[in-house]
Amino acid sequence: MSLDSVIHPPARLQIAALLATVTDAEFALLRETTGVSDSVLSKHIKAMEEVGYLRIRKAPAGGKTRTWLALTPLGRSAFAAHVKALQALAAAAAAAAPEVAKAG
Amino acid sequence: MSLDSVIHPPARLQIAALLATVTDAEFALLRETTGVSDSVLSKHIKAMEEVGYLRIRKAPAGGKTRTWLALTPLGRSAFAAHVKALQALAAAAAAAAPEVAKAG
DNA sequence: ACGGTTACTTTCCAGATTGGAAAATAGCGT
DNA sequence: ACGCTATTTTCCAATCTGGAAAGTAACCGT
Repeated sequence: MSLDSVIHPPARLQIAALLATVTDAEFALLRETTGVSDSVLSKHIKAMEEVGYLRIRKAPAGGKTRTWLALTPLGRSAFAAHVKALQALAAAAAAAAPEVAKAG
Repeated sequence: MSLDSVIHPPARLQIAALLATVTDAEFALLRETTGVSDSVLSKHIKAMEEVGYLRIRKAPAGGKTRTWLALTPLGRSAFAAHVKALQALAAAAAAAAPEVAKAG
């Protein structure tokens, strides 16, 4: 098992999951989705950017400069690997206790 | 989404996943599986016991008193719910980016 | 019964995280 | 240049995780 500590924290998991579904998303959308403050979101995306998992791009939108976030290919595979590791854990549990898979 | 903070930390996730596959397990097995020190494992299981997720039982084995850990029904459902929440995240991502489901 | 040993448990402590508030900065329209 | 909006950084408190080491408990051999 290899859970990725950069992705594992709940807020990061939500960020990665959301970004995995789109090409990119606005800072505000992520902030609302994760429910964290702007300063906290800023720090999370910075942390993910520093390891090369996401790209922070500034682009004008509605007259204002908005920040767009997108997972990098590396970020996508890291998230994929993380999910795979989580599924492996869940699968083992499900194999032995079927009700776990259905959520008891 | 409702990730359970008592279960989410990597070590706890491993503990829960392992215990979900059996009726109970020995302290030593869990310590080896998780790779943490005895003091740390002791603290994790205590934390999980305090919220009612697992039961700590002492019983003689091989002449020595060993500690056996088992998930309670509550612990099993909490783990199940947690896994379900994680799968929901992964599923959303997989729906939009198929390669994520296969692990890129 | 006493001492050593095994098996945890608790205490002590350091370091890393996470989070929010507030101050600082950046880009734009006016 | 000024004000407003959108982040970003700084400051700080709280919580967490982890290991080492001391403490406790039960059992074996003598």
